[in-house]
Amino acid sequence: MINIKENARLNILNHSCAHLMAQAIKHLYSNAKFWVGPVIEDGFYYDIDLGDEVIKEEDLPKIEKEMKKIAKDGKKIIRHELSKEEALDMFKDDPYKIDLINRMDENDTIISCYTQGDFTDLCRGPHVDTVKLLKHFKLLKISGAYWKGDANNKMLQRIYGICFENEADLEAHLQELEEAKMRDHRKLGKELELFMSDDLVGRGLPMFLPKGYIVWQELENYIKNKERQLGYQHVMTPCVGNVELYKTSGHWDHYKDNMFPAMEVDGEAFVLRPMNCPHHMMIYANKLHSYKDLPIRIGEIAHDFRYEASGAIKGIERGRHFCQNDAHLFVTPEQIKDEFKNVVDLIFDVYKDFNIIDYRLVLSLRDPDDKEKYHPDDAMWDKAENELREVLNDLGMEYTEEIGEAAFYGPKLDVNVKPAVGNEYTLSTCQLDFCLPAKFDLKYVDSDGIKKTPVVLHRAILGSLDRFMAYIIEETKGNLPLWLAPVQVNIIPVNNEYHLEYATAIKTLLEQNNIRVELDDRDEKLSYKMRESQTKKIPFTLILGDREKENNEISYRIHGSRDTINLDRQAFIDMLNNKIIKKEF
RNA sequence: GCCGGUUUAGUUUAAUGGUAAAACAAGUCACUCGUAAUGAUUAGCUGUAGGUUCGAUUCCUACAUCCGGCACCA
Repeated sequence: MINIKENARLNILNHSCAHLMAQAIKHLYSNAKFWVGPVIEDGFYYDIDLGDEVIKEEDLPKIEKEMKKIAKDGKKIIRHELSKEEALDMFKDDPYKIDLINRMDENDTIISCYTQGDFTDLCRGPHVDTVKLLKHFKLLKISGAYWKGDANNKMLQRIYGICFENEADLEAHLQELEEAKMRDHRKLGKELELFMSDDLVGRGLPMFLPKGYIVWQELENYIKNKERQLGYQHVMTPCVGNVELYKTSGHWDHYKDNMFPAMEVDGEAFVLRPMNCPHHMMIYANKLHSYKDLPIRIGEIAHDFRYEASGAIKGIERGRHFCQNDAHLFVTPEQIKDEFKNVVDLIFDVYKDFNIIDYRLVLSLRDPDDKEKYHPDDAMWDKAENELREVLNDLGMEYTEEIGEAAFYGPKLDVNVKPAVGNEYTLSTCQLDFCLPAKFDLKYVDSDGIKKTPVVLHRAILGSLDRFMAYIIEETKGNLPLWLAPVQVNIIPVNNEYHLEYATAIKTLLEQNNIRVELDDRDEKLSYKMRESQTKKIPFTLILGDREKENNEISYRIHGSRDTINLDRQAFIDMLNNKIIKKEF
């Protein structure tokens, strides 16, 4: 998908279109006051204060019509420059613009405006020369948006739109949006019977159906095997913990609002856990460790519960219950760099298996001007941040640094991806923690015999299995690779009377080879079963009739293909196993 | 949580201020079939609670759900 913001021509076009939209809205809603109207990756928006009036989705065509009218009239877009005083005078009735002018840099003595016909807006520009060039646009959606992005502020109305140089590009873009909706994991999850949810169970509490749980289990086995090979030890800990545990960890103070409320039992308070760190800290503390034991890697596929804001819940991408592919790595300060590198290596080893290539690495660092916000060990921060950088640089990875985005307890690396619909989210993460081990008074005995505090790395490779599954469903459009497919082979006997026996024999043979197979022996036409096999996105469909029975072979069709292939049974099984082992997509 | 929209059968969708329709799915019957939908037939629905009305699935209110954003994601 094209990035409007990074395409110079489209950027200007869309920015001008935002002004055109504002002008049209001013014509139709005379009370409208405008905040900002920037260009974004997929178009533009404008934040508007309409007082008591409300623009609804059904009003968008009306606004588009007015925009077309203004564009057709073809007024020039003229830039003029004002002093700050002149600008303040010009916009004296508009508190939003006054706010913007006052926020400008001290050195910005000249303020520019753009005028098109009866409409003038404060703007740096640049813009196209005339509104006549704005022809191929569409207003896409409308929503509320807090003024200055702060939930304590008033909510403005935001209208999103997009503009292209020609109609074909616009149509293509709208088509892409439609296609993205088709691969939304919520839609595919329902169609392919992977998961469900129900009001009676509760909001944000999806349930995995038999087919979805097969995928889930494959993911679990996959990552546990990887981790085992890398020296991880897996544990199992309860989903509930005493509130005191979270007071010790500090989560009670920092994270309480995102937790389900505590429940009282026998005079003590318990919570559903939102994360597993405290439990794993206790496991480390269960015995005294030598420096020779470190790094100690404690992993768990752990059920967690977070009281997510209702508006944040989205299928299995973000629910109030989820399963983390969590691990805590206990290391000496000297081991931070190597262990961080191990985690990064693991992330990209896994991504290779899942064919994940479209991601963004974000290294979150502390804000050096705001040091009180963070764990106080200055030297530790500097050293660790540099080491994380070095690892990424040594690996030749592209990443962006976000200053001030680190957690108070340490810097972190996030790997972010984009879903079919909605905002970017974090898939994998590795976070350093200088605080938690001390809170639990964790120690190891160093070579000099002195007890020292380890550093912890929190890391999640698949993130949450639920979210990872959502991502894979969308990326594959529901055509899961063979090793993940809930049903790998569907067998259709040509005739139930004559071929069922042979079909059953083949089914048994495949099952003996650990292939997930279904036999469709319903009284339906072959073409009917064939169609269903395709709509269910089953990777391999076998057709077994006289020919196959006589030659002791099988005929199969690969999902999405119209060709039938004949093969010896064993050759077919070998081929499947080979694909499964190689995790072929 | 906030702004706006949404809610009709298992699913996808239609319709109406006079009591709800179709397709697919499900059940039954017939067809025994060679690569994307065989035919007949049966059963099943207006999110919840109020209000307006002679009468509400339709209008109104509240709540809930889901959707698009915003905010959130130590």
